[in-house]
Amino acid sequence: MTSAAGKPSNGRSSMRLDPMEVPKASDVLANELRERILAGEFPEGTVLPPERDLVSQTKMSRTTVREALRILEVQGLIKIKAGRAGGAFVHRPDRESLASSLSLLIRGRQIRLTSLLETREAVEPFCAELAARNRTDEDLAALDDANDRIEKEEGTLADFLQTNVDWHVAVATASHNELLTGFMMALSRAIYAATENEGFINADVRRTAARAHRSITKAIRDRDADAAVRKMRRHVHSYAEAVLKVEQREAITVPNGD
Amino acid sequence: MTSAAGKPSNGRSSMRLDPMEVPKASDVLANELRERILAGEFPEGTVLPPERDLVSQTKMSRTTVREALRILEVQGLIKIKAGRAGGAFVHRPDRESLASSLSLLIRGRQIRLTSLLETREAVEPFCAELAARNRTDEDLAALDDANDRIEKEEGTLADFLQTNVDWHVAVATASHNELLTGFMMALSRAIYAATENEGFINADVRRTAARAHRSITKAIRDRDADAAVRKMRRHVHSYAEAVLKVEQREAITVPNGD
DNA sequence: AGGTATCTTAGGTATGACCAAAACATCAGG
DNA sequence: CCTGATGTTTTGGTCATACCTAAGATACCT
Repeated sequence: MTSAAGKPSNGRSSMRLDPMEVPKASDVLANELRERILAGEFPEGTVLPPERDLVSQTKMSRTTVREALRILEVQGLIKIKAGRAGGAFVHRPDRESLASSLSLLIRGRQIRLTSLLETREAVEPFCAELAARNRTDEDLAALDDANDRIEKEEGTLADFLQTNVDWHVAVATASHNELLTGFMMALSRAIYAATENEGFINADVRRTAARAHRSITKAIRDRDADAAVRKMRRHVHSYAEAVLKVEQREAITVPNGD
Repeated sequence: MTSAAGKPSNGRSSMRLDPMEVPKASDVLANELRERILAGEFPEGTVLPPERDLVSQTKMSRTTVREALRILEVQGLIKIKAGRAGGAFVHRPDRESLASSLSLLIRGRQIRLTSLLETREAVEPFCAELAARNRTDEDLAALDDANDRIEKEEGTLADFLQTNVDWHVAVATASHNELLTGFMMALSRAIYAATENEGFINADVRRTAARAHRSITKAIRDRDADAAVRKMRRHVHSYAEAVLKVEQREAITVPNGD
């Protein structure tokens, strides 16, 4: 392979050029628009020029312009609406896009539930700590609300799981760290989805969870960061262990395939 | 607003229809393909049918098919190559997509460096704990390598930061939890970018970091999970504090415009 | 055999036409 | 004057076709 850079033996110029990137036109446009949006040139809610205007401005074809816009839409930077007052509305990326990206990673990589729970064990106690420090009264109200709802034992499994997620997200929100909140929302949703078909959630589990939530909520209310961390750690850890047990049990059971 | 559901008083049928969603054709296709890919119908590396085939199969226009493919590409599910042996290559989403999505969130929401560091304080000690438990010899080798490189004090700021990131990512990798690793890679990269222009990284900071890394690496080597957590917590916390101090100092200093 | 021109397959871009959604303008009837 | 039905206009969504470009495959010529 030493001849890779050999210069031509004929009379041609031996000028060397690195392999050049020929980006696609739509990517170029998308990058340009993305930078401008992120730079704040278009405040949230404003609309980009109509496609046909972009066409005449950029001298690109409408196909290309549309592809660029589609890219930005997938990335959560704009939302496109049809109709007269429609257009490409600038929209700062929210946790939604992070969550969906995470969801893809999880499904695509077949990440196991135990990994999700492990990750939650890393993130959530810290959330609780910050929440105890930074919570506002509204945060508390959200927590209490979720607590109230979760203690109504009627309700389907889906109801329980949703309320459960609500509470956990409320804790994250109370931390007033947007990034951490984003992680937790994405994680919670994924755990929800992965737990949906697990059979280990009985009335007992629900009661235990409700009790733990109350207790942690109290710590957050009292701004007792230490207690919040400790209790949250125990809560998520015991939950993880419960799941693990079921998984192991099911690993022994012969899977009733379909 | 009570008249919203009023039935027509003329002879027309009063059949009620809920507001219907009219998804875009390209989204429909994209969803379909995404599900199939995630379901494993196309193993990694295989190529989807050529665009023109998809057109004839789906009876959609090429524009639509291409938009759908573009969506999947942005989501990291396929990689499109031009040329004869080209096509849409199936590609399981990796941490890359998560990282870029996170990066958008951070830039778009103007998430501050302190939030990033806070989040790291949540995630990384746990990484260290898992690493101490699950590390293999290759993991150790990677850590040692990063350590060696970071101790060569020559090198630009960028070199230092990159090596720093390498080490932290190596710790995450050693945890053998793909999700956690993904988080840390994304986070590290963001912190790198946000730190690049900060002036507080001097030789002293570098030495301190190198020492801490060595020490934590030893704990991981010895499979001493407790020590790994403790030391990592201290390390990232003190780093965060150092940054905070600089930020506060600079908040007092009059910003030198532009 | 070795290099070069050409073929062929696939994606990338450009046009132009037309469809569909949604706000807005208009006008008839109570 | 209000109401409601009916265009009208703006803007995105889709389609069809043609042509350009990348790049592996192949034949061909020396």
